[in-house]
Amino acid sequence: MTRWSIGDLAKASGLTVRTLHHYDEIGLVVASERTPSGHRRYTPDDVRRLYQVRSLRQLGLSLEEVRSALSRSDSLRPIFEAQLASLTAQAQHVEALRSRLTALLDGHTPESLLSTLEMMSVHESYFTADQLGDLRSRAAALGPEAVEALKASWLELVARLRQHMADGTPPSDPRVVELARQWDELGAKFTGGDAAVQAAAQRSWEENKASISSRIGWPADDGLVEYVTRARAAR
Amino acid sequence: MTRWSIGDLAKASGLTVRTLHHYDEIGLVVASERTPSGHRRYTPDDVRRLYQVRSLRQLGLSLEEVRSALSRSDSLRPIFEAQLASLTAQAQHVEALRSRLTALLDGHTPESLLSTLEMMSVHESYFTADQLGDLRSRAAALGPEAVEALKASWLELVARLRQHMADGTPPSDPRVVELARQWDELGAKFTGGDAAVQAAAQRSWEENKASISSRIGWPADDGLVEYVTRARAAR
DNA sequence: GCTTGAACCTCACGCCACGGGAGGTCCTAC
DNA sequence: GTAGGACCTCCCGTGGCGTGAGGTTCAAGC
Repeated sequence: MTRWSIGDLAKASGLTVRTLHHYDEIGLVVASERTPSGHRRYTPDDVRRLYQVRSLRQLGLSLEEVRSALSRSDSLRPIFEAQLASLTAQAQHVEALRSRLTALLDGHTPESLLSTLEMMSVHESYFTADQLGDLRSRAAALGPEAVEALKASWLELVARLRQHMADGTPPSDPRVVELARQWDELGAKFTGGDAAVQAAAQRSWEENKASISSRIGWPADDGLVEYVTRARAAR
Repeated sequence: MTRWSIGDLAKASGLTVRTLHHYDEIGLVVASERTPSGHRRYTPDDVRRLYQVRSLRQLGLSLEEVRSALSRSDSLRPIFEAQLASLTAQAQHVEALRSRLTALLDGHTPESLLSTLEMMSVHESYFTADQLGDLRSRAAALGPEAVEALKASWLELVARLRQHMADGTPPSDPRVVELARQWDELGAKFTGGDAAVQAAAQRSWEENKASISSRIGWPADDGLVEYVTRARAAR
């Protein structure tokens, strides 16, 4: 009566038999006794240990962390603090994903989602994470409608420039120069006119200019960038 | 020049060569061409697809979700909404863990952490999640010091009752009856005197009483519970 | 005492998204 | 022609179990 079969213990603890097998296999919660035929018999001490393991698991610790937590029970506090830090990081990560997704869902038609994503992806090759964070918070400050308007302008601008490029229009053509001016203007709006952010973006651009063709991985875009650069120079 | 080697593409995209191998293996991003000797050559279309995949992955989608998102590009919105719901659930889960951990860290000496965790674990066998939520928010309302004081009293009470039980003191003994009265009083304090919460706890207890010995998985505790029950009856 | 069905046992593969290494071939620059 | 880096395929490992397969043992009813 003071020994528990694996099935009864599973029901009592809310875990599965397989889980208890696993804990036994890895030596985390071992049944101290066996019947002559090999069936596991859990003692009250085993059961108590299982409950400790379950508690620690419910705090999100890994099995290895649980093991070390139970091996030196005086050092629970640092383990918990580390776990809390890890959870905080996770929470921030999840929140970042959530805000990205809500921004996308709020401001885009289904058709524009993929192209926007591609743009974002390419941008993340140009800019550092910090700089992107700046840009994003600026976008949040502008509000979804304004950002949506800016993005629409941007897509239109890129489409027109690509067409001129495909048509062989020289970069010095006044129409192209005007589009390049709009490109820079839009860029300024994206950075919110904030000189620091703008300078950071500019600096990132300058520093990476030489290696951009090997980093972007999207040749057509490189052509566009150079095209705009030449048009800007012709101004 | 319009074809990319796997190493160059890895550098450009920030992924590893092994990851690109993996995407190729599972048919997610396949190099459309190969050199005669078998080296992968990625075309601009492949590269664009890779960037789409990377974008969607950065939103937290699984590779399978990415695959289906790219196969029918018009249905991105429902996929994103599902992902947002999943992320919201994750965020709530992480937040719950965080609040548990901070509560533990704020209100406990290292020595009491494990026993408290065991208690929590056992309690979660007695009560439903909702009822525990009630108890927790009540605990939050009381403030950490009051809760700590209550828990300390509780541990002391349990220790004394166990000792009496081990000593063979009959449950009808006035000292045990008094301890049982304190037990009920403490229970009332845990529920904050809120009749509804108290009734819920009581109801949970009554309903599960018959099967508790098989559900708790901790025989010593069962003995204690019955001991208190008998003492309460003797009052 | 016998039967039957539930509970138990030990392998052992599968999941997900790759990491990492072994052992061999290929490409490019000097 | 040779060195060394980049590339190839194959395969095992991760965490925390789920899910069988195929065989043994237990407990209850006859």
